[in-house]
Amino acid sequence: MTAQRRVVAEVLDGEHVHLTADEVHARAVSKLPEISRATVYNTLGELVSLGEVLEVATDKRAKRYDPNAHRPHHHLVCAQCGTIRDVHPTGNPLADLPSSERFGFTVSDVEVTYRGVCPNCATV
Amino acid sequence: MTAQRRVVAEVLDGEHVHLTADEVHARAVSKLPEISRATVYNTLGELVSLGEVLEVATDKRAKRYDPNAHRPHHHLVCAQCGTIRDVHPTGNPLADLPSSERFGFTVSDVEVTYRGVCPNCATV
DNA sequence: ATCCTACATTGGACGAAGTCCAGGTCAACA
DNA sequence: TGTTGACCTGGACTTCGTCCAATGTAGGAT
Repeated sequence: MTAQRRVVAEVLDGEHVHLTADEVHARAVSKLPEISRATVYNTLGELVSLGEVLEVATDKRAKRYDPNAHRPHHHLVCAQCGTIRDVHPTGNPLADLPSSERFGFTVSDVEVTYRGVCPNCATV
Repeated sequence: MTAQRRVVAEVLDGEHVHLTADEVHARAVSKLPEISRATVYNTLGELVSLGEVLEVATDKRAKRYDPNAHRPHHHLVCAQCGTIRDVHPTGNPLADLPSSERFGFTVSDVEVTYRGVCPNCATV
């Protein structure tokens, strides 16, 4: 555990946190000015392989990193401003996929993304 | 309707078709050698705004384009080779999101991505 | 049939996001 | 102290996508 990794882990902390790699880097720099982009990418990659952090690809641009990996959840995204909230729907989408629709796949995971307009953008 | 647009539309035809923009371009070139990347991107963008084609962001790399836009469906992705199948789960995930979990959003759409290993990769 | 005009297309430059690599630094341990 | 190995750095590079000025063309007007 080095200073760089600690800083990245600190930046990624809390609920409803979904930063891009560049945002993580920007915040890390403000705590540890000489940290490099490559290190941030490496550390994020390691956190993802360790299962500590999730990669989220809700928008088509940059990947986002979600530290709330241990509590299963899905995402609600504002189509206008891109805000992301963690949500916990009822029901189990895995059970909704009959084996006739599995094409022989071993299905291990589901990711649900709700899209809509957030209250803030709705009033504009 | 120009020759270029017709070619792009022809390339994007069928079920379980999920090409990247570059793949669309490559196939379009084989039918119309002088077609440019910019035109393919423009045409894809127009098809998406017209609602004829869906953008899919299942993998973190390039966007993919799904011509099967009129029949609502979700996706099953192989974590190893990236193969994508269209699937039609039972149930309605929109109904599974209680209003207490909507944070004031006006939710209009859901996208479900199942992940697993396809039969082909499983035998390797 | 010809001309005009608006729109489509082209190709290349540009930008954003991410990866890779060679070299430097640091901590631990013998 | 010297060696070792892991880590970090900065910059070059790749990939995917967008933008733009110049050119071509489809299809209505004459």
